[in-house]
Amino acid sequence: MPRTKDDKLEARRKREILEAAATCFVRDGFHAASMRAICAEAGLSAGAVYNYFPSKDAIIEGMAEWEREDVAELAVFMRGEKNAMKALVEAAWAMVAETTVDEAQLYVELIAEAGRNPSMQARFMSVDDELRGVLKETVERGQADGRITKRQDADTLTTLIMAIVEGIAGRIGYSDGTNAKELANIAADAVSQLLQP
Amino acid sequence: MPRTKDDKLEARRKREILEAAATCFVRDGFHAASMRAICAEAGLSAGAVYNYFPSKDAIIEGMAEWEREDVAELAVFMRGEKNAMKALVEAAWAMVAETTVDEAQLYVELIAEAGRNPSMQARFMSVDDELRGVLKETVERGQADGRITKRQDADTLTTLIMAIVEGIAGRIGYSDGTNAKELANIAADAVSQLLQP
DNA sequence: ATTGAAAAAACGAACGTTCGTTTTATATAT
DNA sequence: ATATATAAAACGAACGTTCGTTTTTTCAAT
Repeated sequence: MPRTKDDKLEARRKREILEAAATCFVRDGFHAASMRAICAEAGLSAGAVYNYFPSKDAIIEGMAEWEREDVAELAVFMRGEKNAMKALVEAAWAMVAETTVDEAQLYVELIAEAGRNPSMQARFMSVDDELRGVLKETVERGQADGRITKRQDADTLTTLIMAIVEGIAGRIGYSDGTNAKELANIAADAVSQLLQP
Repeated sequence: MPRTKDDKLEARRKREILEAAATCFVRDGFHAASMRAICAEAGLSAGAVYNYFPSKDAIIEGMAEWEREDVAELAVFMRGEKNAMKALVEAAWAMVAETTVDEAQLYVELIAEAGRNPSMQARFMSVDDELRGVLKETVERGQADGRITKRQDADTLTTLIMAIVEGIAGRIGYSDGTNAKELANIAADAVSQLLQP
């Protein structure tokens, strides 16, 4: 009788392939990384990856979904913290501090790809909007209970927070990687100061 | 008699090739853009382009030097403006407002490449340090005459300014491009507020 | 317990294409 | 006549992908 399909194995393999691909993409970039290199990194033969992903582009798109999980995690934390100001400052700190050199590199690669691939752009914007929604919701909460300034509207403040975090976290990609904590402090201080009533 | 070498023509051709390459790089990225496409965009054949640049990498590196000219221009403006606070706020505004979608896209591409190509990283860091130097010099001038806060040291404030400008300008690359001025105002306001004594 | 048909998974050679680059031929200006 | 700039063709290498084959795993029937 036939062998049954193993969903557990398939999910594990997919994750393994994505992780191998991430390693290659960080090292070589999306387009310079070859499928052979990804297969080798995943410990598979040349064509095996095509049993799990229909194309190289599909692997790249699969990668973009990782960000979404991080945003969902952040949302839980933000909603759990009563003090909106504290939540935002700590979130800004964590987003910078928890960024590794590899993640920053991969993120830059994603943004570059999003700029020219409409399908990727849609995916990226959707995650970006999700993050913006979580932050804005918290900013408005803080403005309502007086913990956060009303000098600027919630949209502007949210844009600022995201820009600062992205701007500072982005530097991790081409710094020596030892000063992530220090950069996190700078980001947190700036956010705190800009949100002060 | 031999045909004499025309330096003017050579310089013009090089610029034309770089501009054609920029168009292709924005559209496809550094590695997905082919030499054939660049040649076609420049209206030249393969052999012609190789008379001006020895390799594709040389074209990419030639591109990185464009940023340096912008920094040099900025330095002149910053040193000409007596009021350090005003100089920094206006510089932040201009750096965001003058960023086009294409430039933002190319910049992201450059950063991605710098993250993995040591030669490009050196070039990029050198330009980045130059910009940082110009800004820091102005921050210190402002701190000396009391126009700029001394809550944080000049290095921290400079990092912040750069992060805000890059973070906000970076968004132009994947926004619809209509709101550059609006984003410039946000950046300028934030810088102004953070530098206030 | 052992067997064997059958599905799943992995292999790895080979495909056509495109890559960056080099070589060869031609036109032009001196 | 000769040096040069360009065009056009050609190069080997590497690309993403396909596909026929082999290996592994499964489970009903023995």
